[in-house]
Amino acid sequence: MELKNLITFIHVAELGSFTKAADQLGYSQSTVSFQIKQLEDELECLLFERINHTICLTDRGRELVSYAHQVRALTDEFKENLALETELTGHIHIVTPDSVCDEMINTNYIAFHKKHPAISICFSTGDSGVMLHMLDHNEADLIITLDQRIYNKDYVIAKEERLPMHFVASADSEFAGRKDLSVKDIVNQPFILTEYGQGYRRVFDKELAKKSLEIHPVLEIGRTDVITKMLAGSNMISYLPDFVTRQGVAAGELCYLDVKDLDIEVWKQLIYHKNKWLSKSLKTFIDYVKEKEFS
Amino acid sequence: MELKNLITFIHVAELGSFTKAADQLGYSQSTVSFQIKQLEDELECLLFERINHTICLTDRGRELVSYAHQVRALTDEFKENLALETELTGHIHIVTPDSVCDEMINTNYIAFHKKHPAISICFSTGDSGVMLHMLDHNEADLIITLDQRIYNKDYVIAKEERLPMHFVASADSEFAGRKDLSVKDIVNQPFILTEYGQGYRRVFDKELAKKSLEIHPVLEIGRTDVITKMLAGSNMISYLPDFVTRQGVAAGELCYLDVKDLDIEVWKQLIYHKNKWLSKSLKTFIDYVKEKEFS
DNA sequence: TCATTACCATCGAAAAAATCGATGTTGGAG
DNA sequence: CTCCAACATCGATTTTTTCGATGGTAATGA
Repeated sequence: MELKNLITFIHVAELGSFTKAADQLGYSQSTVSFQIKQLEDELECLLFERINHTICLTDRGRELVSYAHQVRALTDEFKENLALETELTGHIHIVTPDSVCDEMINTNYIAFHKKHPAISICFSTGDSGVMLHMLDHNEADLIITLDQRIYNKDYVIAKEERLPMHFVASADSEFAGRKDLSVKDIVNQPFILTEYGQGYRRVFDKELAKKSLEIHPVLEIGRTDVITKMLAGSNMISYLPDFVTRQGVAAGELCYLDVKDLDIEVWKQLIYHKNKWLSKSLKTFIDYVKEKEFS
Repeated sequence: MELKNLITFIHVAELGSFTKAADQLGYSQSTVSFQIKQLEDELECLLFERINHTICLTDRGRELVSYAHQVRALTDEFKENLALETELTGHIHIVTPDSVCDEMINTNYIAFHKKHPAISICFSTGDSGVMLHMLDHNEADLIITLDQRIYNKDYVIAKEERLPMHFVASADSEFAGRKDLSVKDIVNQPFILTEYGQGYRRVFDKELAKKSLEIHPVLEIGRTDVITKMLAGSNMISYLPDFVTRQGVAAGELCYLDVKDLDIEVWKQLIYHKNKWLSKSLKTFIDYVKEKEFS
């Protein structure tokens, strides 16, 4: 029982004529005859009585009319809903490093939620390896990496920017304000860093290795808010992207160390899989993040 | 958006696999791919995300699942109803001569209605010409004729029987009990007959014409109950089928005249058009009438 | 590391189905 | 009595559906 035949049937029933229905639908009359016959064969009952050259719905036919209308109404309704897509709904799963998650929730998510209350968002955190794996397995809709600049033909980079990285210490650190500091001068200081899995941490270690240096942090923790809190007033040092520390630095509690001989390329990238279906909700969210989160 | 594709879609969505759905449905995997693609093309949206070799419903896909289930439920429901046809419903239009209608309503219809209260029946009356015309134009489902024996390849004679016809008079008529009466002896008596259009009346007139006789009734009326009432105690004569007068004869109010030289073939026939769709209700009614009404 | 398996997409060929136009039939209208 | 309006039917054509083969990719297991 195909929809096409039901539509034809509706027209025939309304017009009371195969010929007229054929005209209206752009079929030939024989096609309409055939389609009705198909329905009759499938349902094993007569839908129209043909006596002389007028047709007349049978009882079964009348039942089918009401049923066919219901089916058509359902179809129309569904297509309309698709076309309208009036309300933005759905679920979005975004995975980011701890620090970015923090920032996003505090500064962006609340406003976004106010604007689109029907979109439910799941934030989770992971290191670059986990995030890329999730992307490959369609377990995440969207990720934000803080890592080397990633390029892969399977991914779409929705937005990217290079993150300035700084050695950060307490404002009253002995290294504060010193010019021409070298990495070697500070590498043995007590360091707090994110754990090794974190993208930029790995890049950092690799770059040091190139200089035959090695670092032994006293604390490794993903929560960069904890790191910045611990830096203030202590003799510890960290190596962090600009945006993480900006607040503390501005308040005069922290300072950037002026280390000239280490320049690491760390990129913040908003990535989704090229096969990802971008629902309107997801598009909206991506646009929002592109505009608000980055800069 | 054809039903076939929706069914396939439901299977794919449930099994989470094109291949498994293909196996279950007896299609090849490429066919399932094609069918889903057809749906996606028609709805202009992606229904499944294909990332690596797993598929995952999109939001639109999820909407379609619920819709597809509704459509399938409707279809199943309709087919089930057809199969069950649990209650006999519908309308039946039967046309008969006045006398038969009278008899049917009094003796049969009430019982039939009690047995099948959901079947609504419309009785109407007409002479043979009108009835046959209605049959040809599908304005009547069923007719009962009292006429010459009708045969026509377009009609189905559900049941027929020859009706004994009698000249009927009051029990105290001067002709009562007389043997070897001839038509000529009574043709000039005051006659009450049904109107000319009635089948057996026309046959009667024709047969008389063959004998060069002519009749001039004093009253013509289709209501045979009126005729029998008027006969009793009067000097009038009528010519009627057996069943119409039986009660009066049995009660001793009327008598049959023993006219030997007129023997008219009048048949009672239950007829429907050969193209008529016999709904279960109509079949039931025909069976009922065949069993109860005749004999 | 390397074959193997399990997926889905795609392509061309084959099979099936839908559609059309022509023709047949019938009853009614002119 | 002829023509017209209707629907059925038939054969041919076009379109659609289906299949099998092939290809790529990722996970699995040896």
